[in-house]
Amino acid sequence: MSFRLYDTATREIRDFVPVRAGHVGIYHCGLTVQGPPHIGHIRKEVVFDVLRRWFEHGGLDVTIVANVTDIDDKILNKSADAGRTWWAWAYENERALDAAYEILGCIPATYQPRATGHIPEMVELMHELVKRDHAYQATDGSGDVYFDVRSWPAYGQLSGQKIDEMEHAADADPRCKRDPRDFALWKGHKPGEPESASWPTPFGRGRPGWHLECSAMAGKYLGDEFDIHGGGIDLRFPHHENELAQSRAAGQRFARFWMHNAWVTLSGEKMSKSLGNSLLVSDVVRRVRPVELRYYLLAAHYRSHIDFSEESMAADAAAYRRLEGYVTRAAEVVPGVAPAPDVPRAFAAAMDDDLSVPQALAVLFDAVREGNQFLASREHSELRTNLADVRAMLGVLGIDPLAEPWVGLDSVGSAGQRLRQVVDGLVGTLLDQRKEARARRDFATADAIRDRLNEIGIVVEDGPSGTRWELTDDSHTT
RNA sequence: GGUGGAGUGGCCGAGAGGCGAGGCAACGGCCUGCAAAGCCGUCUACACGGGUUCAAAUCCCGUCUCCACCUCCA
Repeated sequence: MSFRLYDTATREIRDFVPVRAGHVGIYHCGLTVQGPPHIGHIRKEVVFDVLRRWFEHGGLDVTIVANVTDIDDKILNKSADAGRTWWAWAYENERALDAAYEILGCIPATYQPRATGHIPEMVELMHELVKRDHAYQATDGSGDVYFDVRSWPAYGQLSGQKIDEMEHAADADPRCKRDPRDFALWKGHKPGEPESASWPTPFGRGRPGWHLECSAMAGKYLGDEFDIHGGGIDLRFPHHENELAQSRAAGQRFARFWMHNAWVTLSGEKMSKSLGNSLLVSDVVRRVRPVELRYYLLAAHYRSHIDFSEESMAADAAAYRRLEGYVTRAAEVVPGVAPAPDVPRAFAAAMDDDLSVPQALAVLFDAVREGNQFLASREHSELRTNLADVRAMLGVLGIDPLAEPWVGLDSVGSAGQRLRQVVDGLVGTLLDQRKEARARRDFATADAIRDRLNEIGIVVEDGPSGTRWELTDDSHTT
């Protein structure tokens, strides 16, 4: 079965056939770096990271371009409110975004271009659109350049809307637009705005409108036609609609598939500034481990919204610990088992079906139950095969506890490793004493040792292969 | 006004005409000196009202509730 993907533009699941055999070009809208990312922003990264891993697992060569929009109205306003320069503000938030990608185990994009670095490409695109009579310069001397939606009959094709049925924007300043729905390709420099936030062009000094940068950068790096264009569902209109219109109107074929992930909501409602601040990635990863947050964000289908709650996140964290517990214990019994080169057929079928991660997880959990049975019955040969399969599946989802970046997180660096060895020695000494106590059936002493270790954050388990210990998870439970 | 999405067991969350997803929690059992972990089992649900069908959570008609987008948004 080949990969099938839901296309927002056609509202159907279609067979995915790459433009160039063996290669996949993906563009997804990174972020307007107006503030630090919350878990809604980062869900998109996790979704596209899983998509990328699945393509790569299938042997495809993936190019991912994820832009950073580092100049826009909000950046200018927010930085001004904070008494900072817009560029320092944008860059600080860009680094916060990168930190969030990294902490959640997302493989970096192939390239992450900035809007401000692609002004000449945007000017070129504007020239093309003006030449083809799909864009015009404002006649009021403002320096604005608008896209003429009436000149493009297909306008509205992505979001399924007709121009005449759209509500007129209540706050839209018609300025010199021919139609109120015309959108700005370029915004002329206004008095009071920082001079540094404007660039010289044949149309006058100014800065990019919101949509132009993505068309310019997608075209530059992925070519005239590429495979998948993605982002959050809210971008469907106006951002992606406008991108599609301006790129096609300029003569490009543009994206074949449009892939949009659903929201993370809070009490059923979209996260807004007032609600979202408590859910910054940097805060949430103090309440659950980053890998658990990643699991929570990927466990639901990407087109279903996740209604955030501490309870559901804690439940998913517990589910992940079940997976992790099996892999950890199995790897202690049969060390050195690498992930299998292929995933079980049922898992692959689920992933191929529009990235049906929930169904893939069901396959994974079934395998883990089976693995636990092998562990109990000490069927080591079967256990090895099972562990290899489970690790392969976890790897596709980016949550294999034995793979980077999750492996050995509690003993990072040589000092950390040494410390781990020392602790292991100390705990081992106590466990030896406990073993002796148990041998002479002095359970009071044995239990006292176990209780003491528990108090300092170490859980002791007696299993068929002897006694093992690990750190408890209480540092982040709510 | 236009466009799109949702309502599933205590909770989360798949599925989309028949063969009971999965997870979390709870309860019972097994294992264990006791635990922990694990295994086995139990709890059998699809907003409401009609209809089609041998068979409907799934299809059709109607109703209710909720959410999102309509040029600021992942």
